[in-house]
Amino acid sequence: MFEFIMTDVVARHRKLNGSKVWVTTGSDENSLKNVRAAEAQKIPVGELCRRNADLFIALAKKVELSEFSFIRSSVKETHWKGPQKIWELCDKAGDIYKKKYSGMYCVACEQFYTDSELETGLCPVHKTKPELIEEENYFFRLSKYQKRIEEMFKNDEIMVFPQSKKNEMMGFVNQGLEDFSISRSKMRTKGWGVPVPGDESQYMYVWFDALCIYLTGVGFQYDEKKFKEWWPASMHVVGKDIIRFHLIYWPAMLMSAGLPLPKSVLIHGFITAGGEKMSKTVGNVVDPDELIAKYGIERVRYFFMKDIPTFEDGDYSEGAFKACVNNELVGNLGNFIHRTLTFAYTKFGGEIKSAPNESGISVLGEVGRRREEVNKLLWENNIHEAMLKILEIGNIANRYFQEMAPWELVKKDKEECEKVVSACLNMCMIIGDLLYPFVPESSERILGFIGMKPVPFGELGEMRSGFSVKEPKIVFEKIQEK
RNA sequence: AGCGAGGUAGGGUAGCAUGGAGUGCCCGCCGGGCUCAUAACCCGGAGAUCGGUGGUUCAAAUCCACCUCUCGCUACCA
Repeated sequence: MFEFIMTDVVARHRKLNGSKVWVTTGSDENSLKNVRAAEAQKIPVGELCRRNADLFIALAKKVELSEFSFIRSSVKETHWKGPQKIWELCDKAGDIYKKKYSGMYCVACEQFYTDSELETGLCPVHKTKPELIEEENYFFRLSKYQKRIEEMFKNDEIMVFPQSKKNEMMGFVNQGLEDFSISRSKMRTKGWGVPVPGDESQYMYVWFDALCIYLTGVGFQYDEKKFKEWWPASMHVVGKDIIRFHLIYWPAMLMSAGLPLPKSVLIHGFITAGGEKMSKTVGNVVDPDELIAKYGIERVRYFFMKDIPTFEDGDYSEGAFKACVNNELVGNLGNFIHRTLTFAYTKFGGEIKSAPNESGISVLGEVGRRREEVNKLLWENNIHEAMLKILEIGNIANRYFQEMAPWELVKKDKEECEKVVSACLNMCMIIGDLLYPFVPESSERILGFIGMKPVPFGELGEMRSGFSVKEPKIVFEKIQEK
């Protein structure tokens, strides 16, 4: 879910600023894990995958992913032609060959283990002695791309956010790239997965076909016109656990197939719950559906973008969630907006004609600088920092309101007071606008009170005079203790 | 073990490249103010041997060395 929100924030920001945006996502369903899970639940694999995918799609919709395509890799009709074509292209480039693979195989786990994974020569799960099994698989000539991948990193052909992950991968590359197996025997996969073209006995390695979701998601092999329009992707959003696939295997595959590389990869960390890794055994798994049902998507979006560092692990706890929403979203931003709008509405009947005075111009200058920083941070995909910057604006705005004390001023000098309120309304407008990628609904509501809509950065202008405020309602509600 | 990142008030962080009074931010805590606002907002305060030791320097969170602890990566698991 975190990834969905993050992607959506980026997507909305880009779209608002004039880019065409198409989001594609999917589920790689061809793994052995699914086969086993389905066996355990005694239902067909296809059924299990369909159920999971439905949950995912429903969640994505709740998170308000703007427009997206969802590819399920086990669905032949919309996906298989993609990876099979890539396979053929790689094969034509001479990068696929057959090789015997032998390894220690645990029958109970149904998987191979490397020496380092084995504990004193025994399977770490079953504590039994694994068998030495030999199997003939197809391999991808990754070693051939050693130089090209090094170059790719050096020249930033794919921008990596954050940089530190790029360094990590470069370290990996420097150890020397080895060819990797890209198929499994039919026996091992139990016939689940994408068949290798021209060899019935072999099925594709999950990642080989899963990565192709990025391609088929924009029409590759199914709608070439669409594909031309959307590929190469400007960004992939992935978790830190799978960067090797995205930053090494995937580019190499694309190079081999003669397709352009994606332009950037955004890597995020994991969410822990109450300081611990989420796991079913500990029982601290946070169900995103429940969270959204309980608190609403806007709050959830706000929390994850504000409290979780974009590129690192972050923690969720109910306490932190409430504090974050009540003290900042409500107390800082919500309060400022509400006190301003209410004041303008009750004291001036909503009609504010004056321009801000000098104090207002000065404070708007401060706000304006931060507004530019927010925009810059968003282009750098630094969502978390951008959100913090918006809160800073909220602070400035509240302080200004406090120091100017318009509630006093209105009794003494109404004209001067109107100028102050005008400055405050300008700040409401800026905050409302900046908030759009993060909490789109609320943003639209805020701007709606002053008869506006979210606009691209730069179109807002430096300052406005003349606002007509409708009767305001609370935008961000507090979470009440039950 | 190798490579990489990091250890800054109770918690979370910024600062480090180009050394200059422990400087900043968020949450929490304490005190005060305000009453337009959702018990919201504003101001002030307490709280830190900047992981440890040694070195360079007039001066080190910042540079160097060593130590210590934490966390990632080390491919055919996805």
